[in-house]
Amino acid sequence: MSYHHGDLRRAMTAAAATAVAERGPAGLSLRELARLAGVSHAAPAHHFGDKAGVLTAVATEGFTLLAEALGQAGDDLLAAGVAYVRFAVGHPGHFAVMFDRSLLHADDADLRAAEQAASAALADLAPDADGARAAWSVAHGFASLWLSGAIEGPDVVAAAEPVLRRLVPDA
Amino acid sequence: MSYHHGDLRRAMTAAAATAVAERGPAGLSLRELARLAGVSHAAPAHHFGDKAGVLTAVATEGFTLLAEALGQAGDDLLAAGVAYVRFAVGHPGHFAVMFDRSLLHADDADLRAAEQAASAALADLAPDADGARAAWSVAHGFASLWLSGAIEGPDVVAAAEPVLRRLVPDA
DNA sequence: ACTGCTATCTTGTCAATGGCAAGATCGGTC
DNA sequence: GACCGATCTTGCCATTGACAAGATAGCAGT
Repeated sequence: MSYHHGDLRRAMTAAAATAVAERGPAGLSLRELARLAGVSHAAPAHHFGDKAGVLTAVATEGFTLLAEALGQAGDDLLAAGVAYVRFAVGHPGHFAVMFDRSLLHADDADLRAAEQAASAALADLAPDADGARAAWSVAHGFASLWLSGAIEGPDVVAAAEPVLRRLVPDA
Repeated sequence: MSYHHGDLRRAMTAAAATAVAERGPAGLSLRELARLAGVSHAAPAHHFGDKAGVLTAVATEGFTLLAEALGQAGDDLLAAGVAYVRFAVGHPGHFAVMFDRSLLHADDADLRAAEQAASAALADLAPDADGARAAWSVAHGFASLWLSGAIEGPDVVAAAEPVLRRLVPDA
C-alpha cells in the first residue's frame, strides 16, 4: 500500500454507508472510518471537510441510485413504488441519511443535483402533482416504517404490494 | 432554587425535544441540557441512564401524544391522517426520534407500551390490516417528506389533504 | 533529469462530549 | 432525632470532531 490510498473517497463512502446501516448516523465515527481504511484520523476531513460532508456524499450517492432504480421501473406506478421500497431496504445506510437535513450540507451542489434527478424521475410517474406526491408518500412511508421495525413480515415486497396497490388501484 | 430541582425529568425531556427539533438527534448534548436546566453535567444520567435513555423518554412521550391525537380524530380515516401529520409537524422533535431504533432503548417497557397504544389507535381506524398499513404509510410518508423539506407549501394540512384523500377516496 | 506544484495524507493538538465512580445533600420515614 | 433512599455534584477518563502545520507522492513543464 502506497502513501496514497488511491480510492479513499469511494472506500470511505462505502464504509460510511455500511456503518450507518448498522449503527445509525450517530454511530458513525470519522476516526473509525479512517482506521478501517488504514489511513490516519485526519484523512477523511481532507476529502469531505467534516462529518456532514461524508454523509452528504452518501446521500448524493443514494439519490443517484434511487433515480436509476426509478428509471428502470419505467412508467408503471406500482413497479416504481416497489422499486422505491426495494431501494430503501437494500440501501438502508443511504436511505437513513438522504432525508435528514440536520445531518447534511443541504446546499451542496452535487447533492442538489442528485436530489433533483430523483425528484424528476418521481414526477414523471404521475400526470398530476398530487398523484406523484401520494405515490411518493406511500412508498416512502412504508419503507420508513418497515426499516424502523414498525411493519414486519417475511418478505418486504409481498408486504408492500397490497399497500401500494391501495393507492394505485388501476395498476 | 434548592439542591433538588424537583421536576428535572420533565424539564429535560421538554428541552431535549426542542433541541432535537432544532438541530436533530445528533446535535443533542446531555451536558447542554444540564446547563439549560442549571444542573450539573451528570444529572441527566441519573434520571435517564444515558443519551439513548433521554431520547427513549422523548419517544415515549411522542407515542402517547400521538395516540391521544389519533383517539380524538374518531374513526374518520381522513381526519386521523390529518391528525397524524399535524402531530408530526407540531412535535418535530418527538417525531424525529420515535421511529429511529438506533437512537432508542427499543426494549424499554414504557416505550413499548406507548408504541402499542398508538399502534392500537391506528389499527382501530381500518377494518383490514392492509388498509391500516396503507393509511399509516401515506400519513407517515407525507409527514416525513414534509419535515425533510422534500414537499413544500404554504400550509401543511392543505397540502396533505389531497394526498391523503387518494387513499381514502370515500371520505 | 531536474524543478516546482498540487493533491493527498500524517502528526500533533484542543475543546467538547458521554459515561462512570465516589461523594455530598436533601426529603421523608420510623 | 437518626436513618435511608433518591437526587444531584465533583472529578475523572477515553473518544471524538475539527483545525493547523508538515511530510510525501505523483505529475507537468522545461
